Amino acid sequence: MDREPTVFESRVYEALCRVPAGKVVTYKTLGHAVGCASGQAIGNAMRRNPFAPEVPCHRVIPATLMLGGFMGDVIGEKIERKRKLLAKEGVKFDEAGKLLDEGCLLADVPLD
DNA sequence: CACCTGACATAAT
DNA sequence: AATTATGCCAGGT
Repeated sequence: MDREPTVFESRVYEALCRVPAGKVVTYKTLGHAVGCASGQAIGNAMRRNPFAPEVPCHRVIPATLMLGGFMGDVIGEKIERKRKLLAKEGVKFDEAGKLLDEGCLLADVPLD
């Protein structure tokens, strides 16, 4: 189902683009950056459309520091790809899908 | 316009 | 510590 991003989504993507490679943020942090108190809405925005690496949605993980989801799935090959992508950027996860280097986690989304 | 869904978070059991 | 319930927020039907 193709549709263009809504204003809210665009806002989220914009904030997301401020996350440098090799770093990750939680849905909550990202939500805080866009003034949204619900990570669920953020997750929705991610899940909707622009998944693929065009927007670094793979740099967003739940507060549990697990892999979370990717490309509309919470488990599967997509997630494996996400893990590899992040590993390539310097963010390593263990087999349980848990973030190893918490130093890669941004406490806040930097401004431009 | 009302109800349901969802890649979340937090509190309570 | 694990599971369940409640709160959040925007999108879809």
